[in-house]
Amino acid sequence: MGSISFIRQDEDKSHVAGVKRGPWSPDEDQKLVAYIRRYGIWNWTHMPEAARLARSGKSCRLRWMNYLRPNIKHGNFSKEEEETIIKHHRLLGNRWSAIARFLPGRTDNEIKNFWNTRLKRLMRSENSMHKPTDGCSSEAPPPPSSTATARKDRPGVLESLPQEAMSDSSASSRQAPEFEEASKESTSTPIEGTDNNGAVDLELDHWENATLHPLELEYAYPDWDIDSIYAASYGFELHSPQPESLTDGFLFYDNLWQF
DNA sequence: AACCTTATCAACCGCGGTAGT
DNA sequence: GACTACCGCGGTTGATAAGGT
Repeated sequence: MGSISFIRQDEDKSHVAGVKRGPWSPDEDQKLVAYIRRYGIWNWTHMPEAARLARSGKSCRLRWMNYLRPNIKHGNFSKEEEETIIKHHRLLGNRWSAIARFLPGRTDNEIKNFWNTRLKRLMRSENSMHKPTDGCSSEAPPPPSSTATARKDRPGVLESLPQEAMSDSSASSRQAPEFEEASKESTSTPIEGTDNNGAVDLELDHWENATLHPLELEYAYPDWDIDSIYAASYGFELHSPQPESLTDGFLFYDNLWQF
């Protein structure tokens, strides 16, 4: 691919000489914002060069997504936001980008930091207050997902969760700006369908199409596992019994999978 | 005031998923 | 089907601010 194929495009080029790392200067911010305002997001890899920024595409993307993007909320989390994070973390685990969709203006990174620095500690102290002193485990069980591990190793399970909460659309950013709007409009988001793996394909902005919001079900039926909750919210029936292979080796899912 | 510890958060890193060829 | 390019995600790191001694 032309002159830049010398380095694998996939690789993080931050190790390459001439690529700046570390905190962004106001000047760099301004350059990035000005460029995106003018040309939109078309390709993070090539954008830094076009915008005359000595940064990797990854770095630019991160800066834009977590800081420069319009409508980003900074500052303290409100009580409501805090509760939302806790609620959704119970259901979704460490899937920060999915949780972030329930908190407009907040980034996954910010939520993750907030959780790791404050909420986690808060939950731990609350747990230790309520925990019987049996002296067994000193740690609360990990949240019901270890992100990639969960997704990778529980095929078909997490895929049955609403896909909007699972993935972000990267398509628009792969296209030249002039195609972005058109593609957004043309992307019909099926409420139900299957992907190549046969997993249920649901889109996030169809929460409103669910019969009941998963959180409502979760509160109504605290003993239900996560799949039942999401399936029921869409009126699906779970194909049970669940395959054994799905539970093998994933201790922190075990309690969730008890019927 | 100086030093140490802890908390916070922006940024980096590596990996997996997906689309295109 | 294999390979490449790209994007996005979650875990981790590092700088620094804040608080404590």
